[in-house]
Amino acid sequence: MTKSLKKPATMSDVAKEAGVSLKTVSRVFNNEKYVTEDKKARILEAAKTLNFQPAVAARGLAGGRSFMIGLFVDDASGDYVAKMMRGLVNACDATGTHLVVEVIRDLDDVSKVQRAVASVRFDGVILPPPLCDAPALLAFLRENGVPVARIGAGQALEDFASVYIDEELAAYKMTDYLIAKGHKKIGFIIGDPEHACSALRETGYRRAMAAAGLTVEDRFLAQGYFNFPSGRDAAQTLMQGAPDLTAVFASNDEMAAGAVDYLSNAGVRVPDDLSVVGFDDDIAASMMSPTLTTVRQPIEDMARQAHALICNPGDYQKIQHRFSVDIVERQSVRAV
Amino acid sequence: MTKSLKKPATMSDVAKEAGVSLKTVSRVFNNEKYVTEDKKARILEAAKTLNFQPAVAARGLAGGRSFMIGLFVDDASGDYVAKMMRGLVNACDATGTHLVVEVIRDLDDVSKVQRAVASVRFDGVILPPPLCDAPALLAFLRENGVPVARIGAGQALEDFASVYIDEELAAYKMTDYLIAKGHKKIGFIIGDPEHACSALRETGYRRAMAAAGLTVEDRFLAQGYFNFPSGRDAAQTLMQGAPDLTAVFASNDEMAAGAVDYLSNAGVRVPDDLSVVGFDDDIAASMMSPTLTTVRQPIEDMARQAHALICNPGDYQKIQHRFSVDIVERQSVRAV
DNA sequence: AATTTTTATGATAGCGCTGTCATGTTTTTA
DNA sequence: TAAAAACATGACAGCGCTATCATAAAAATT
Repeated sequence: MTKSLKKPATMSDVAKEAGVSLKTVSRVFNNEKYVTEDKKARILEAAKTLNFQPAVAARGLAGGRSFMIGLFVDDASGDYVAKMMRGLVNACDATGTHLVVEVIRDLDDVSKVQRAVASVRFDGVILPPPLCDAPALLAFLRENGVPVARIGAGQALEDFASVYIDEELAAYKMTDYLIAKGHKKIGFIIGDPEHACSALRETGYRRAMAAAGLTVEDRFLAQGYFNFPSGRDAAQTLMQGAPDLTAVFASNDEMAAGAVDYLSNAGVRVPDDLSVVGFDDDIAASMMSPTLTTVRQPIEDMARQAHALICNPGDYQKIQHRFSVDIVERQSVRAV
Repeated sequence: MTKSLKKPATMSDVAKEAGVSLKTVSRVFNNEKYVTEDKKARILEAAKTLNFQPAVAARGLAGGRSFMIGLFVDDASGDYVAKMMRGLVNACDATGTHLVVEVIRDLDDVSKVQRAVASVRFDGVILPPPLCDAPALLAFLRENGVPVARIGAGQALEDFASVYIDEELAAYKMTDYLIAKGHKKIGFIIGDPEHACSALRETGYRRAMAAAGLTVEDRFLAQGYFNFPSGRDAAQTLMQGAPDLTAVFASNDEMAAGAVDYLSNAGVRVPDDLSVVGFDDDIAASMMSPTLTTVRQPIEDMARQAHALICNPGDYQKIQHRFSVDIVERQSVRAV
């Protein structure tokens, strides 16, 4: 009793069944023109009865495309990646492509990328932060002519497709929101320096403060690394050096959650004693207590768009897509 | 200035470079025997200078394997999937295979699975809950001879490889842990009925209660769906019907987080007034306040093992791997 | 020393498709 | 009405590998 693979139907099987040539079947599955409607219908029906589906391996060999989209991440965890993946899988579904996940931990070592690219021959690769800003990686992909779509990159690059938000403006707006609520002494938790957006968000904060005539003292700032523990530590630093703050802007939600955690344990009530806001609208933002006021970027949509940019490479002018963001008001801010 | 794909080297290029036949190069890359060491060395060196990497598409067409492992999930979010993915990507890396993520939302509709399987020809697919217990899906994969590894399945099936934990025993132990802490009236939040483990965990809870001579009244139980809001709702139900509980066992961490959220807002202190425990050791468990005592299963290891089961199909006796769990003690339980 | 077995290598035929070209047939335009 | 253009189809080569077979040398066995 061997567990034998029931061998799938091939295009010639379909061709035979429909009484046409192999090539005509191929035409149908590639949406080429010059196939009459009745033949097309017969072929589609034959394909259905035979449960036929073209084999990507064969298509990849013969044609140019692999039907594989690479998603390169430095870490597969986190809500950001999860949301992106939802958008991507969705888009892949709609286009008959497939999502291949590769983890690239070392941003300077292209050898893994080289291996993956050479063996899979991706139709394109998606690069979220921080990979989208890794020079070595980008250089390699450029040299090898691999179509790239960057998501959430910190710096614009003319020759790569990119979907992004105006990080600086978003941070500016959030800071402004706090100012509008009457806050004057606003702290800021800086993000991971490895992520290009960290500096942009900080700049947005600083600019908003300056525009409102508010001073940013050094003690208003604390360094974090986009994760929970670093948010906790940063909050402690802030509370020690600047107990007079009335609000803290953590540049992502995980750090905000860490900060709130520290504050609760330290007896500082949020938002009564101190307002806290974040960035990203991470799932944690709506699960914490109080729920977190934050900046939402449409990651799923951005991911879908990134996929589209790879699959239909457009004009050089049209490969940069800016998305707009919203401030999601929840419970962590109090007007003063 | 055309962005021309620098065409990757082929096996014949390597063969020429190393002065051997194509087939000998192939042998080296497939770890076949009968290649002398010096030739092997020359070939490997040639491959390195040419940056050669065999194309999976060609290998897939010619040989039997696609070098693609399918990860079928019903939803790509959540910490469970993220952890699994880490283990899988890791294992793929080590074996030269690639992880393809497919989202299957409808557990009864195999059409999407059929399309994916027919077009990619996965070397095997990994099925986490709840897909690992979906009869239609399993039947289809069985018929088509697709190697399967189930992760965290609720019911044993002899003809499918499986990695799992003893859900019932784990829940039993956790309940027993609470009993050992002096709790007698222990509530339970049931998980999503679509997941087979939900019933098992409930049984474990009931058995432990019975074994300790404790009664489980109906009002001790509330239905949840493995997510945050349902945990919140369930806690409310519990507090209304059974305010005399001293502990609540939520059958996963997200629900536990929801429960704690509700409780805090309702003025019930955790763990002072009520102890709460969860299941899974989700990332939320260490980010909430208080941190959550929970059950940890080694998902990453399980995923790696699942991958191994697919890549080296063993004896029929050896395809079931049980993993053991630990109780992670944190801050959400008080002895009474 | 003669035979078998093991080791080492390569030639050749596809795997299941798509690209290119050849060959008609119809429609449009001059 | 003839020439050109658009439409429709199929034959055939070949993408970059692996499987199968053939071949020959070296090692192990009679």
